[in-house]
Amino acid sequence: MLTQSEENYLKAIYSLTEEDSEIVSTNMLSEKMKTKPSSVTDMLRKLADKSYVSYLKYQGCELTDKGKDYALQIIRKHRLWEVFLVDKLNFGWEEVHEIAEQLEHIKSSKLTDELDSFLNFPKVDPHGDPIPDKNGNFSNNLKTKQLSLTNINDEVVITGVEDGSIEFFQFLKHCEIGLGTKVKIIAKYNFDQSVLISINKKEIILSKQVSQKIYVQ
Amino acid sequence: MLTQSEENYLKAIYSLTEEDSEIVSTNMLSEKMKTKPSSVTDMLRKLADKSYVSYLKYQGCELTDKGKDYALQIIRKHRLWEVFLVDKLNFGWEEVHEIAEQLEHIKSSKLTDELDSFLNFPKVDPHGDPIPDKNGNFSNNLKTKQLSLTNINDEVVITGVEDGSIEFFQFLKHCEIGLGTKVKIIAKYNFDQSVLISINKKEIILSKQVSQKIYVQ
DNA sequence: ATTAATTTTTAGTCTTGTCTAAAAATTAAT
DNA sequence: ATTAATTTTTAGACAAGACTAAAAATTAAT
Ligand SMILES: [Mn+2]
Ligand SMILES: [Mn+2]
Ligand SMILES: [Mn+2]
Ligand SMILES: [Mn+2]
Repeated sequence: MLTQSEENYLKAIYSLTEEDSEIVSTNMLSEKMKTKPSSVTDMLRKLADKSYVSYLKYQGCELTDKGKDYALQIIRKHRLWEVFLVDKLNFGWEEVHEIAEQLEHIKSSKLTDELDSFLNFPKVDPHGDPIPDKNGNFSNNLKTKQLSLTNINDEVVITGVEDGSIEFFQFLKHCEIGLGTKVKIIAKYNFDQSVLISINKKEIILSKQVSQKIYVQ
Repeated sequence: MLTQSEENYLKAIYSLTEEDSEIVSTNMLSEKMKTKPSSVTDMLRKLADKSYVSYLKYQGCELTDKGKDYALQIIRKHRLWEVFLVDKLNFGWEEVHEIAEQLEHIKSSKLTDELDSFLNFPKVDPHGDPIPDKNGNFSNNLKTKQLSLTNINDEVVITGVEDGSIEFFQFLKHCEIGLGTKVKIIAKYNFDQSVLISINKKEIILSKQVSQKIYVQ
């Protein structure tokens, strides 16, 4: 059994591997974890000792199979709890991440599996992210195409958003953007890479930063 | 916001106050928390600094109003989660305590209140213990009369059991003892203070230790 | 190929929560 | 009222997880 801190590092390494490169550097981790690089070094040595990561001084780290499995179980719990909060306890999708950060560390595989069953084995969380099953397998990520990469006149459905800051979610709410929302791309402005879209017959301009955090299909 | 450890100390002080005396000694706490007395002293100083307990060297400690409120919120969460696990996730009452010990530390009052509402504002947890409301108020404890204090020919209903070890719960399960179970006292044996009772037409002898941990009305 | 900039690691410190061993205070027993 | 036993506190240490500052290794730039 790992500590919460160790679990958070594993999760961070996993998500950096997905977003970026195969191999994760100390600085990348330090930024993600909001700790200093020296703290990361300490932790990596510890996780390497316990064989959750492979780590060579100055060369960065990588999750072992054991580490990846562990990370996926944390992610599974995180996302299941997010579904629980939204579906059963009337939370908005903007409120759940913070609480799931706490709940993901509860240790009981029976709890996780019963929760999964209670929620009818959901495939995605409230932000469109896939939920790994008991064995760490999950269906293909629907969050592959960013809204920023669509073309004029495309008509798309929103399949996911970046799971993060409250301010961003409040903005989305104001724009009436949610999972399943239909959107048409009206125009793209090259000078700042913003896009003009129409939602529910209203037209809105989204900045590049925003359109990169929204996924469509 | 307090740490998990601080919260556990507050809870321990609260329950010792209920079981035993107004004032809680260092040794009592040390035994309850399974830490050494010297660790307790350290923690008491810290909690006193933050004004959750009043504490005088060598004189023991007592929760302040602030400390009592805080403890009741932890207890509220603990018991609500126990109800959730039993009512919604198919857990047995013997399995939930350990997990609730983790869940009680999740920090979100909205979560607690939504959970309360989702569970239809239960008044007691799976062991018959009362659940404090948002403001820390709870209805009178039904766990007042121990089975060991009943008389021959009494017909009583089980309203609670001590919430603790797994082995004890397994024994209860084997005896078909649960909340609401009707029991008749057939005989009492003074030499070892065991009692002979009938449950569902079966007769069982319960030791003194057991009959003191079962509450009836 | 050196030098400069960046990244990463080491060394040492701090806080939290625990421990052991020894000292001090309190309580119980003669 | 002393002495003895018990309880509680102090003093000092340790592990986890963070930090700062300095050293070492790597990478980039001349
Ligand atoms: Mn999240
Ligand atoms: Mn999510
Ligand atoms: Mn319990
Ligand atoms: Mn209980």
